[in-house]
Order: sequence, then structure tokens, then C-alpha cells
Amino acid sequence: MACRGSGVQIPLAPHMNKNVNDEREHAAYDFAYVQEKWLPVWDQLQPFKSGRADDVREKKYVLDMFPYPSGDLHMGHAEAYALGDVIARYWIQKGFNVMHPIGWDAFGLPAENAAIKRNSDPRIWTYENIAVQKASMRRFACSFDWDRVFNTCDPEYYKWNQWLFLKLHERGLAYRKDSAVNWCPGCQTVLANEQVVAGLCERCDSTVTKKKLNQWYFKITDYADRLLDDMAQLEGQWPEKVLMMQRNWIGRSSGANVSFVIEGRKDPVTIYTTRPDTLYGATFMVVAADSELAAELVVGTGVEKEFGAYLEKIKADSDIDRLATDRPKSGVFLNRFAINPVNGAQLPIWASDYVLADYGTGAIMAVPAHDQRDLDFAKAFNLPVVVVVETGEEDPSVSGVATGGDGKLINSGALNGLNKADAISAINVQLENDGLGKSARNYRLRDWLVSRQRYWGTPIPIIHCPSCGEVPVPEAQLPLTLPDAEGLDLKPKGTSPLGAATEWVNVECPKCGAAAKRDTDTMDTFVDSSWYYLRYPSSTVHDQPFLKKDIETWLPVDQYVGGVTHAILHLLYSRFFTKVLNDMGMVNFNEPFTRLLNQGMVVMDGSAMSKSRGNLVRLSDELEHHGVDAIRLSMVFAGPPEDDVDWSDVSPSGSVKFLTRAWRLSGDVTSAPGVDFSTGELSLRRATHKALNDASFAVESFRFNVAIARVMELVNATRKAIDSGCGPADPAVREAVEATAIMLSLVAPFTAEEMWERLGHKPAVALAGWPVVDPQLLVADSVEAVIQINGKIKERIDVPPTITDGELEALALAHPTIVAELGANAPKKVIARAPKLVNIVA
RNA sequence: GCCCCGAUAGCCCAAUGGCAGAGGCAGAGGACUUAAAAUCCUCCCAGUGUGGGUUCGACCCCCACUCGGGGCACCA
Repeated sequence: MACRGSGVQIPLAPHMNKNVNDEREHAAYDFAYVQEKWLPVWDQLQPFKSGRADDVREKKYVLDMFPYPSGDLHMGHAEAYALGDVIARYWIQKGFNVMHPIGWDAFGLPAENAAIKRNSDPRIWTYENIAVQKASMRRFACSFDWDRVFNTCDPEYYKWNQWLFLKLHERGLAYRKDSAVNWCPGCQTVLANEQVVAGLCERCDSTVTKKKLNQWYFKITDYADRLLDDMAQLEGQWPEKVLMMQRNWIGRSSGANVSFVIEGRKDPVTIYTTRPDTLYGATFMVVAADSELAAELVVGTGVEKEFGAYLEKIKADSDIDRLATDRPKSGVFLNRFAINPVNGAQLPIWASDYVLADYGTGAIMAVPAHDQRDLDFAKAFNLPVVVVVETGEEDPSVSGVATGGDGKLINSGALNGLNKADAISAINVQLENDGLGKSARNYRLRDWLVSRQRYWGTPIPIIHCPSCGEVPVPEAQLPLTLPDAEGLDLKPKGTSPLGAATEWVNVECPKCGAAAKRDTDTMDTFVDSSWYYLRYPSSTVHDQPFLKKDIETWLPVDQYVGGVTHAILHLLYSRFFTKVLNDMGMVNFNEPFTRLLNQGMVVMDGSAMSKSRGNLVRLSDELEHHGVDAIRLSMVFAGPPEDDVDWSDVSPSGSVKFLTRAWRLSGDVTSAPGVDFSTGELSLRRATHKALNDASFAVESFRFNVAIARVMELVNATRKAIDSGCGPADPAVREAVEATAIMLSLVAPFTAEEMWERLGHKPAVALAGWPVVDPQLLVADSVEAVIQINGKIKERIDVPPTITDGELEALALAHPTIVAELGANAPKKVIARAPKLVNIVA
């Protein structure tokens, strides 16, 4: 590394005559040196420490999604943390009391898999990686408050996972049930619905199968309506895309439950439909083949054998097979009949896999004329099609296309002549009056399956006692720590490795003292991340998960930053936890993240980076070649933050060039610190204040690339002022360069700090404060107004910015060019938009 | 199949109904230099995916389509 004194320029050729020009020419910006110089200074100053008791500034809680410690930081982390840093550092400069913490989402499968591979303890791998990432974050100059760090695999943290689990259990929100669950044969564990992506395990891409198991669930469906309705608060604050995805995921639908009498069965069967208006068009009934109802209905019908064979066949089908769009309909006639409650029609009952056992009631009325799936089924098995809504389209039994649109009801008794909406209300009233049905809602959202058959997670704090049943581990015994991995076989085998820790598993029942066993499953790691943001303000507190006082001071999170990959899972679960805690009186708000920014991905040559694709760009290489600041700048300047950054489109060397250019300005300033800016040259002062004003606005609306463009403009203007304008001694030059350093501190902290020192100031520039913009300097002396005739520009004139519409119109009409253009024709209409434009309609 | 988002110069992107160009990359020329690099200056380049509509005026609003990206996917 080049050895240079701080801020002192050593000419490359010491014998050369030294003058201002030489210094500028020969000074080289050495980013490696500057990085090494400032890191220890910042360690000392701790500019980002938050939460001093005497702090009276308004708070801002800026949060980056915490990382999983799966190795060193990569390009994606670099982008995410560069963006989060711009926001956190901006609010600090703007005078807010900012908390910007970090921690590690440290439980999970990769650690366990690495441990299996190396035959070691997942703890070791995890804490080693955390140390590596932490060191990289420091070098990357993340503005984190290092006093609040925690890892979710620390017993001091997961103790509170267990505590929260027990609170949910108390409230009936954590429960066990038998059900056909998503099973990943690769990971040998169950998966939440949210972790199954297109039929594959989101982690290992194995084909997910179904397995009947007894598992723990969180009752998130109790909160479906609130999760949906409270999104109104997030409108405009969260990306519309994320809100849309959450709405679709929750998938609320409204319709009606209708009872159908079944011949030879005591109780009627209830079906759910969103189209009760088409009740007269029902020509058969379908029950989910894998439902208990189907199994019951088939008994004694003589088709048991056929049904059994069908059931075997569909169980063998994977989710992938089910997802095929052109999959032909299949099913078995159960040799039984239901009676249509409105017209007494006898409807054959079929069992099929196109009806889901766990949605609605697991049974439907089939209206083939107006539902494509029912129509496909009717065609496959030659069942009748009755049109009850006249839409003007071709008869579905001929076209093969069900008509789902609006129209006039026909063949429907009292509903005849009504449109869809009116028919739905009318039939709902009728059904309710006759005791045959009522309006109902259903959700796509299912309860959250939280138990996992793996080692590296939070042990579920429940003891199973033969006589007392599920007994919570007493609060005083928390944390229930994981048994030592030593001696345990962590290899996936379908049951939890914890089961082999005999001494750990076998305990006395806390209630009756009898021999009992611990629950051997661990919690889904998404439990850990569902509430971690509540803990940062109280991270050193160990007798409570978080302090009420801290929550009231800091929460909710003002700005959350992270990848769109968490649009459903993590964000939905966090919202759910917040609502539960709100109900428990532990937090005084019901949405955890006020504002959300989703950054895009960093890709290379149009596709996601991967070793196998051979397009992996190593963050460490980029940092070494171009420096931290240039990489941060390149990330932020590449385009809007939500867009993907294609690294082949960005120019880190261009960033280096710009930073050098900015840095060089700081060496050119010859006025003294503290000089009165008000006497400075006016046009440069205007440029400075406009840049400050525009950059503020751009940062606040997440257009960081635009903010940087404004700084570039100011740097260009300042260069020009120094070289061929007011000269380096003018106070306006100092004002411009100081503003540049402060604005650059959001994205290029090392360069900014170095500039700040060369300008004669003490660190840290991060705390210098955003200069106050003088509104008078934002108004120009005169502006150019354009005069149009029929929208075409005919003339440009200089006018005072304060000109009124009337004055501008008069000026335009009196202008010789316009007079000549118009000739004898009087203008039909004149639109004036002072001070920028007049349009004359001739 | 349904839903959402996008398309502006060779490339990345600005322009929130009012002059299509802020900024950058790439390219060309020049100044400085013995030369090169670095630096500084100047220049080049599109009429906004296609077709209609609304408006005095449309990249921007509306309708239809093409292409690209994303989400959901037998949820009755």
C-alpha cells in the first residue's frame, strides 16, 4: 500500500516545482489507503450508536433484513446494505435519532448440512460465518449500531421464541393436528405451504410429496381478515407488488355454503360456492377423493374397490403432476345421489382429485355450464350441462368453454331475469330463509406448519405426558437449550435427531411427575425472524423479550429494506406475530413495518449469478479492484433500487473516476473553514442549493440514482467554477464542496470523510448535518418561457419567475414572431402556464 | 389459464399532462505531454414497442395488441 500522510499530497516527482496545478495533477486518490485510515477512527467515534437516554431528536428505525450466515457477504448483500445505508445515513444527516441495527438469522438447514458434511457441530460453522460477515460489514462501512447485535441461535434469543410459543399455545394459537403435510424427501422434513414453490422444496428443489403426520401449527388463519384489511395502512408505503402478492396469498373469496340432502344419509352435506346464483345449473356433486367424506360415502355402494384403486393412484401423484395445466379430469362415480335443494334434481356424486379436501368443505356442486373445471369433468364423463346464465356467448356444451361472465338468469325459477349480482343476493336471502345455506367466506391461506424434524432450530418447549397430555415447559426452565450435537446423528431420516438425545428427551412431567418425553421437533426458522425487529431496542435485556418502554420509543420500524423474495413468507408471518402481540397488549401497533423498500437482485449478463453458470462475481474481488466506495456507488447509481442490477451494465471504474473527481475538489478549495458563504458567487451557490434540495427529494422517494446524478452535476459545476469561473478562493466553492462531501457521505463514506478532512473539518462527516437549503437560492433571476402555436414551439423568451399567467399571455401575443405567425387570425384560445409556457390555439 | 409490472439514444437510465435529456457508460475530436496514462474541454446519438382514443398539448391518462419480467396455479 502506498504510504502517505493524511491529507498531504506527495508529488510523484519530488524535484518538480510545486504549485497548485501540479498538486492537482499529481495527487492520486488511493482508496485502499483511505479505507485503512478511517476504519479505526470510526471504531473509536462510533458515530452510529443509538439510544442514548438524553437524545431528544425524533426517532427513525431503519432496518435491513438480517442475513443468514451462509459464508461471506456476496454482491446481493452489498447492494442491500448499500441501499439501507443511504437511507439510514440520510436520516442521520437530516437530524433524526436513527437506530440501524443488525443481527443474524442463524438457525437453519445449511449449517446442519455443513455440519453433517464435516462431521462437526452446526454451531461452529454458524459462529465462524457470523464473524466473517461481521468483519466484512465493518469494512463495507455499514452504518450499523454494533451494540445491538444478536443471533437467533443464541439461547438468550431463542428462549423468547419458546416463551412466545407458549403464549401462543395458551391462547390456542399453537396447536397440533394430523394432516397431510408437505414433505420434502431431500431435507427429510415437513415444509410450510409457503416453502413449496411450484411443487418443489424452496431449499433443495426436491419434488414435495404428501405425508400424513401430527404436527404443530400456528393459527394464522384466525388473522386472515386482519392481515388483509390492515393492508390499507400500507397502501403507498409498501410496493404495490408485495401487497398484491399478500392479497393473493391470503386469497379471500366470498360465496355461500349450501346444504344438500344425500339419499340414504342422515346428515346433509354442505358445499361451498362463489356462484350460488348458478345453483339451478348444478348437475352433479364432487367430493375430494382424499377426504373423509368420500371414504364414508363410498361404503356399501359396491364401488369401494374402484374407489380404492383411484385413491391409490392419486396418492402416488406428486404435486408436480397436479400442477400440469392440461391434466385430464379423472374421478369415480360413488353410486350415490344428492338432491338439489332448489329444484329437487337428483345429482350424481363423484369423487375426484380436482376438488381439494382442505378448502371450503371438500365438496362442491358442479355447474358445468359456468365453471370450466366442472365442464371439463362433465365432458370427460358425459354428464349433463344446463345453462342458467344467458351471457350471449356460445352454448358451453358445444363450445367447450364455460361462460363465467355476467348475464340474465334463466331456467332458475324465481331468479329468472336477474343479473349475476342481484341473483346472488336473492338466492342468499332465499337460502337463509329456508335454512338451506348462508353466505360464507373462504381463504386460500392455511395455518402455518411450524414443526421441523431437524436439529439446528429452537426446541419446542412442550413435554408429552401419558396422563396430562401436552404440558408446557415451565417458564422458569426456559431457555430449553438444544442438547449437544456431539454423539447425535444429524443426518435426515424423517424423525428429529433430538429423539436420540435420550437424557434430554426423558423427563418428568412438570404437572404430575410421571415419566414423560420432550417434544423432539424444532421450530421453523421463520418463527425466529417473525419478531426479531422487536428485540433490537432491548437486545441487552434478558428477563423479557423486549421492554415496553423501548417498543414505545422505537417501534414500529420506519423503514424496512430487503429482498422481494420475502414478499410473502417473512413479511406475512411478521405481520401475524405483530397482531398477536398487539392482542396480548405487548405492542401498541398492529403493523410492524411502516415503509418497505424491496431491492432488486444483482445479476450478471441477464441471469442470476451462480458458480455452475460461471457468471459469479465475487464481492471481495470487486472491492479489491475498485474500493468499497466505488462498489457502493455503482450499486446505488445503477438504476432504481427495485430494479435488478446487471453487473455487466455498470462501470465500477466510472465510479472510481467520479469519486476521484469529487475528492480532487476538496484539495482545490483555498478559503478557510467557516467562511461566510453568503458572499459567494451566486450561480454556483444556486447550483449547490438546488442539488441539496433535489437530492433530498430523490432520496426520500427512493430515487437514489437520481440523487447521485444531482451530485455529479454539482461536481461538474464546481470544477468549472474553479477552473474557469469564480476561482478556488470563492466561498461558494467551499460551500459546494462541503455539500458534495455531505451528500456523498450517504453512499461513499470513505471518500466523503477524506474530503471532509481535507476541507479542514474533524470527523465524522456522517454527523455533519444536511445543509439547510435557502429557498431564495432555488429561484432563478429569469426563466426561459416557450411560446407555442398549436403545440409547436415558435419562440423562446426570458421572463421573471414571478410572472403571472396574464402577463405572460400578453407578452406572447405581442411578440413579433407570434404576431407575424398569427397574421389576421385571432387566436381561438390561449393557455398560459406561467412562467414556463404559453400555447396559442389558432 | 388468471393477476401484476415494465418497454425512452449503441448500453444503463432521467423527464409525476407543458421545450424528450438530468447523470453515467461506450464512441469521436481537441488541449496538456517527448510519448502514454491520468486530467480537462467539445461533440456525436433517439422522438419514447405497435395501433387507436382523450386533450390546446401525451413518454406520462384510456382502450387494444406485441415483446420481456414476476406472482398464483384445479381454492369451486
